[in-house]
Amino acid sequence: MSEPHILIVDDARDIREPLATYLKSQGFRVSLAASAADGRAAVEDGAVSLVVLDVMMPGENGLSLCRWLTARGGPPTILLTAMADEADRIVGLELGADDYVVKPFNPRELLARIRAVLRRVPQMAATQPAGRRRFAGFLHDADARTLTRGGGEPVALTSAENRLLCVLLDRPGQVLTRDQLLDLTAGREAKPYDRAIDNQVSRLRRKLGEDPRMPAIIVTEWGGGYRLAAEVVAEGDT
Amino acid sequence: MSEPHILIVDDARDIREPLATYLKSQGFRVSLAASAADGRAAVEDGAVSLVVLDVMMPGENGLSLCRWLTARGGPPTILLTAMADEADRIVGLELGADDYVVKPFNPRELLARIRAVLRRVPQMAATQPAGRRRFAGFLHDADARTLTRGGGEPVALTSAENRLLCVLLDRPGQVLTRDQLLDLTAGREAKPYDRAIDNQVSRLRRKLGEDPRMPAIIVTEWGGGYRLAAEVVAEGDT
DNA sequence: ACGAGTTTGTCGCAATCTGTCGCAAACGCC
DNA sequence: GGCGTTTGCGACAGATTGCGACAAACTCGT
Repeated sequence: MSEPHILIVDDARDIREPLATYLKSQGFRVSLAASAADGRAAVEDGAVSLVVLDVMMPGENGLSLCRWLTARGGPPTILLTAMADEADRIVGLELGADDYVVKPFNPRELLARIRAVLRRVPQMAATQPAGRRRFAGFLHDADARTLTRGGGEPVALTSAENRLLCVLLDRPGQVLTRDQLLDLTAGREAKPYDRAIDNQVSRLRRKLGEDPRMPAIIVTEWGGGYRLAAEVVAEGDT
Repeated sequence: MSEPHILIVDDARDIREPLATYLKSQGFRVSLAASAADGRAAVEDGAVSLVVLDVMMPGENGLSLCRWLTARGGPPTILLTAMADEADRIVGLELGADDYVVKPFNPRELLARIRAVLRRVPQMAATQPAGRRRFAGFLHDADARTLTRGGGEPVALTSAENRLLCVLLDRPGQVLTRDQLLDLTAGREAKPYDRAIDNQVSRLRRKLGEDPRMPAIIVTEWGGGYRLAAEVVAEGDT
């Protein structure tokens, strides 16, 4: 379908550009950003599979962007740095980085590490953020916020329902905790006894026409969270 | 939820044992193996979350075990080696290793890398083998968590029942002790007088419509554990 | 700005899930 | 058969979830 999309965030053009050329030659799609802020924007635009991130940059620190990515459950991160200090490596990894490569680096090693990380990441984690997708006999249009049964009449979704469904469709089969869902759909932390997600799930299930006895599309993992149990395929224009 | 289970495969006791002690002190469950063959056996027993694997060992090579793990979709691997050669690192990573640490290593860095890898492989073991399988006249859908008798109406399984059934279906004919089942389904150790598994089996048997006098699908091995006595065939999509 | 209609979060109770306990039944051994 | 051990499973309790009802927040037309 599509090659993985790598975002390189580094203020030094003489690192950024040769690396981009090399990765493109290896079949990746590559985007560039010269600052943490640009990198953040690029990630929010969507469809980034992995971020290669320089730690030392003027302005916002690379580590802080890394932490932000981790907290959001965003794409995986490989940190890049001139510092060989072991303590820095450990801090980086503990912050949520998936790997840590020291400059100067052999591009082939970085490539191998990129592949190793991507191999382990549920590939759907960073696909298209929107569009039309088909699942379990439904067609979901994220832009129009509608849900159409195989046959006919479209059902309107509220914006919260639409966000929840998008998040689930982005990660089919993956169990998401209430905390993650809250963060991803509303961008907020859970209060004590927060049942907002349970309700959204309940409402969405109803619109999906689920059997309350036996939900087959949005499945509850007891003590864990929720999971989408359906195959999802992106839909082109019709 | 449950501590991850690390398997250390290294022929050198003076590496293996201090490392095991350290990882245990950090809250992991740890198993040891002194050869690739032992390591393979330990993985097949199940419930290993991650393998730390020495490359240089007498007898079977660590790389060959690594390749076997990858091919099998087994747990992630971190290679450990005395060789600092970049080419070796790249080969290791391309073989399917998730990370590569050079001896002598700082245990804290290895720990951070273990955590980094585990972070990206959440409940892979629990959710991985999903799909539909047919056995003893039933069709089990691990994703939707349903059980359908040859003819008709599907029965809903709970999370725990589904996990137990998946574990049994993964190993038809093999006797699994309560300890193994607990580990594989709940990722925890048995307490004294722990009868949780007996109960799950009992509940699952009821949903399978077993004759209490003489269970024919999930068989009790007296003094041993339980065993699935049925042929299992994977089911394609229909 | 105001008010009607929608959407979304909070509360509370009923239902469900899962581990623990206890006792009777089943088993292996002498 | 007697006896200690192991297993089956009903009953129970604590935790978790489903969801109806209500209220707060928001949307929009006027």
